[in-house]
Amino acid sequence: MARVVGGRCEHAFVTEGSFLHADLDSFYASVAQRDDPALRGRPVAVGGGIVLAASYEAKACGVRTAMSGRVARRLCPGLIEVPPAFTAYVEASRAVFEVFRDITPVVEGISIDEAFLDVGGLARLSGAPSRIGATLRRRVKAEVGLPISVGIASSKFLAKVASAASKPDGLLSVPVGEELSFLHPLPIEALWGVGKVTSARLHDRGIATIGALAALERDTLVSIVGRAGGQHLHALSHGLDPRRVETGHRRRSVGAQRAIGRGRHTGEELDATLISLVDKVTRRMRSGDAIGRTFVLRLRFDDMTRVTRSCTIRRGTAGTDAWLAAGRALLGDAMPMIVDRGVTLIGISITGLDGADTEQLELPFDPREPSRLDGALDAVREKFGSSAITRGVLVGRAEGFSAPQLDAPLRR
DNA sequence: TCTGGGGTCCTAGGACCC
DNA sequence: TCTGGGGTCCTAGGACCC
Repeated sequence: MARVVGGRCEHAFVTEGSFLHADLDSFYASVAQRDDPALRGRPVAVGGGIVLAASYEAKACGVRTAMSGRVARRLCPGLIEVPPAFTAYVEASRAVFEVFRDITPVVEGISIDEAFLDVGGLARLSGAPSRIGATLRRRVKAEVGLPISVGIASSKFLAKVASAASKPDGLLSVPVGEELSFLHPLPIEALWGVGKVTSARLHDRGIATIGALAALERDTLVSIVGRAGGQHLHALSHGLDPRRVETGHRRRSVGAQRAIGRGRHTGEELDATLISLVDKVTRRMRSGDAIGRTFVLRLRFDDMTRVTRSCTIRRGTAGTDAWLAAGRALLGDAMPMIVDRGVTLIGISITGLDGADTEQLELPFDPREPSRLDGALDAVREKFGSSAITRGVLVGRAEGFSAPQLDAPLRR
């Protein structure tokens, strides 16, 4: 099933990109088929009320992710529905990432089922990128029992497009120099960042392919989709994507939500839901050694409209009580809306995440007496090591002093 | 048909400070 | 008394992704 653009990648004179994008095929459904032979070759949908993942047999009848179960059953009469098994997914993902990291340490996980690998510099050790990709696919199949698609190109974005184009269970390498002839015939929806709204806006102007989009002036594109989006799409459509494969990402927010159905909900029910959400999220923060500064309450109403309400505190925390108090205050303020419009979903997220150690030490110094900073700095070094010095600024700011006052002495 | 749960990033306006 | 311009932070909403 492996395919190579132009069929020439095995030739030494064709240069390959060093970015590899690996993406497990229909991940949840594949795990279900792996673990239950009776499901193999049959249309399978994983999910409860809605489809979380569909096997290729189910996709063939039009079943798609996020579709309601009722619609899926109508489209695919022989559909077998199985409940999700998250423990098995986490375990399978861990095993697959182990294979990735055995191939190269430069792995950037994007989600539970996909990652970027930088395989540049491995030529002498492991061969050309497409050969490394073939090895990766073979190993994931043999060691974890799952099909995985691989795209190889000279940038992250193109590697991702290539892996999508190779599905199912394929490998596609876009040779250096052939990027635009590969990219330009594709529909604009293949661009990262073109969803429903942007797609409709562009189609309104007769733009359907990436080539047509690339022919637009950048300013024209900016006027259609906004500044950041326009610049981003303009660059991608010309094959420009300078991002590197980054290891060691830090999460920016952590959240949880719960759909609570239509109909009346008492204040006690809403409060109980809030408590369990706050408990779940703050637990995860503490186990990840993180603290946060901003609480966001999300509500969805009977008519599917949504609002968010947020508040920010001065000192980060992962404490259940503090965040529960914040959540209750926001929920209280929103009660008139809830009564009026009927709430169907409550979600929370805590953002502004930082490492927990930033809240651990209070420095008893007065910026009007800079000489006393030395003792404070020694205390910081002793507790966290010298690399923590710049974070002392945050503590100073939390105490109400402006950052520049503390910035200079702390950097000395 | 009736819509889950977990995230990221961008925009715009207002408050506040210098 | 009336006024400019720049920067940061916070809030709210929205698009998008898996």
